Amino acid sequence: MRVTKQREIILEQLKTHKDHPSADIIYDEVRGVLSNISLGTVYRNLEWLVAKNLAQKINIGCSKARFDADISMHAHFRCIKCDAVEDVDAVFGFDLIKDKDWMQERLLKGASLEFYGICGSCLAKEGADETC
Amino acid sequence: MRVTKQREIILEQLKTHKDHPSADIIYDEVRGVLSNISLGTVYRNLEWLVAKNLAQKINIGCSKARFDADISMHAHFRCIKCDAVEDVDAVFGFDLIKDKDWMQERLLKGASLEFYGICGSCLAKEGADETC
DNA sequence: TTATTTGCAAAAACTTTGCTGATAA
DNA sequence: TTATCAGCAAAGTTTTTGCAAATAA
Repeated sequence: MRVTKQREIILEQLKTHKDHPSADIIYDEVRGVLSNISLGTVYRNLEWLVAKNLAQKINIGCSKARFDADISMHAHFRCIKCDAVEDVDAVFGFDLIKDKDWMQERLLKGASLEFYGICGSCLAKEGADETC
Repeated sequence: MRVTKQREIILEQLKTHKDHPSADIIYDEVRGVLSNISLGTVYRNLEWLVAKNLAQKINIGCSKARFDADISMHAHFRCIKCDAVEDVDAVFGFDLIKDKDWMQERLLKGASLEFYGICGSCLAKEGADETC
């Protein structure tokens, strides 16, 4: 488990976020510290962190993948207008599956629960287009 | 709500699927009937069907969007080895959210619940790489 | 020392879009 | 008749990858 400056700073930066940033956001921020880091390195390291279970990748509709340093299984909410992603206090797990025979035939590894709608600040300022 | 041959056949084709195909799969299949349909038309019409609530788009990790002519709110399972997507008999809804004040401040429109793991046929034939 | 990682740039993968001719209503 | 749609090809966006130099252990 080799530690490089890039890797350390990327994880550190991701941990400061509660808003589930995409790779390019992390790239922009990390460049403030390591001015010539490349976007490829950010992508490679985010995937590495996911593989090592130090971060999770969230595919929540829209174009870009989002990342989260909180690896617990938790639900998300995405605003279809501004694309913001926030955590949701919801309870879910494999027990939502009703067919136990079906479960027996597969190896379940995880689940993701995502709500979508319009966030408070977009409800306030009407007129913005839906981004996805 | 204008009906074109392309639109009709794309929806018809999507309805034959229980496996949540991507746009390029539908494209290949529809070309058997309309040999010079373009991929752009397939993308445009799939999005149109989603907008008209005749289909839904599923973003379930991995690279491509998947489509489903079953517009009911239902859970999915994705195999991390072969990328197959199937329906899951699970019960979920906005009632999983515990914080009612939080709900009050947003306009909830939908939810998606996705399980992932290894499907029966991939468990049988070990050795295949995980695709995502 | 050496296997792993980086930066860079090019390529890949997926999706969208501008334009002109075609078509449904 | 006319607003909408199709086909085509080009471009856009996001992510991955090959390679030579750099680096952690």
